[in-house]
Amino acid sequence: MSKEDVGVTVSKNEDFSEWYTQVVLKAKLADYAPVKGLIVLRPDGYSIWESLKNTLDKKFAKNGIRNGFLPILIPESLLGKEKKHFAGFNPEVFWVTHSGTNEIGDKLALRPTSETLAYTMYSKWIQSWRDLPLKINFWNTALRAEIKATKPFLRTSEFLWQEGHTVHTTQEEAEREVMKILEIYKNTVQEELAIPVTVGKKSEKEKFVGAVYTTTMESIMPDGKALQMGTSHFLGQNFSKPFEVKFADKDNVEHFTWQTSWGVSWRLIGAMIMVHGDDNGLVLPPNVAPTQVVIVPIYRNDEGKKIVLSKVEEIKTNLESEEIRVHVDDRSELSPGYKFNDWELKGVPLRIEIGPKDIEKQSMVIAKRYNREKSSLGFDEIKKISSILDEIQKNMLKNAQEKARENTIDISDYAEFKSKIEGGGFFNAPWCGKLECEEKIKEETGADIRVIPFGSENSNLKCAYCQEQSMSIPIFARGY
RNA sequence: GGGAUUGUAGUCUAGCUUGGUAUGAUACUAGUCUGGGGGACUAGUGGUCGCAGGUUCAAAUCCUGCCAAUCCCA
Repeated sequence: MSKEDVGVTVSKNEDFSEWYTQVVLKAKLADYAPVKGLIVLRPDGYSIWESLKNTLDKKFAKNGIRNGFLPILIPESLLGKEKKHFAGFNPEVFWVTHSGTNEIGDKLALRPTSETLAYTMYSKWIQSWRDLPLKINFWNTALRAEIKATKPFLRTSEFLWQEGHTVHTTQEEAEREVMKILEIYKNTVQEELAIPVTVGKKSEKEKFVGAVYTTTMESIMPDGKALQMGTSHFLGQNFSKPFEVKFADKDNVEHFTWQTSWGVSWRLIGAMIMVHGDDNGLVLPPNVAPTQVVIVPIYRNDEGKKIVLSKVEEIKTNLESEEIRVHVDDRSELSPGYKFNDWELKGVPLRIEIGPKDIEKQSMVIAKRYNREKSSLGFDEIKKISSILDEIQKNMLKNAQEKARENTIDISDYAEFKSKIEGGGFFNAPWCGKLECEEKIKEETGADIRVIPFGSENSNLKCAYCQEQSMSIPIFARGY
């Protein structure tokens, strides 16, 4: 392997797909498992997931949601209870057909999602209005067979996610819950991962199979494709009826409940890699970085080493006392230059270099990963590191927002739409609301309706396809 | 769903056409010198050539099937 091969060998602009795969593997976030479509999450990758999990758990708890755990196997008879839902998932379900050598009569699905199982349980647990609302979240994995074109984090046959399932006495309360969750998702993604999202509804065609409607948050990736970042569904009574999730109200009349379900997956990690990474590798937002600050000590001899290392230890202790995640790279066999490149590949937000020159000047060199700027910081200014990290976090979001704006195009003319779609991007195109136009556009441009943003209702324009009166201005894009 | 390409040490790779027991680099281990943007030298370790069959005196190489990966187009 040549020196260049240690790092990422292709440019993000020239070969985006290859670049992405190399970053995932070389930054050691994940590796391929021996089975098609499955990956192994390595500690740095899992740490990012844990960070998201912690943030979401706190917000869920504040909203009265508690965690539970569901088994992975669902009998076919249960999965088939809501017919549209089953038809939607069936092509990608893995089945367990045998226990040892015995064939299983009612074969078992490896959960593609847990609505059917959760609601079977819910119907047992809920009898009275006093049992509601019931709000449980499950951290688990889901399995959906991907026949082709798998990609770490973005499309894998098994993925880590959380699925929340709530039950309410009224439609209004359930719909409020749907929106509350979407808001939590949006804030988490923007504040933690520094990725801007657009929220709104999915079209009838693109909604979750079995839902009354689906709300979603979508982001634009640097290659111009859209990525679904998370969804929150209003299920109405579509599941409560077949699964008999009922309650007796205060007047002792039995009603079907109103339900929601919602989820985000490790796909968010994929989005973060794509949005922030560069030709030198991964770039992590400080909030989710397993290591926020790495210190590289530099010395020429044993005496210098002693002086430098004692200063480094002092700084490390100092930073740790402020809850900053810091690592000292004291590997003696590697040169400083190698370490710089290594930590940049891994995306550590801030690097501190301390050598004999710095000791003399009573200052250290700090290098920001996201813009690769180097500057000097006095030893007495160590308290500033925390605010520097905050500033990095904010600037990363700002930069991403700018790029997203540049890639968003208002469309009034269909010819313009067709000519620009090859370059990718989010296309704000007025739409009459008819499935026919949606399908035609998909057929002719490859773009589908990613999201109908809240507040985009508009009847003063003409449908980009059929020229009839518009209903809304959805975002059309080619998706992942 | 359609197409193209690939699999040899932790990693990258030569060898394959024309069958004869695997090349080089890097990484790893030990040591010496080094150290502010991917260091140098010396000596070592590391391989069921993706898996399973077949052909053959002999298979990384030829044949068949399978598994896995990458990219492009629906």
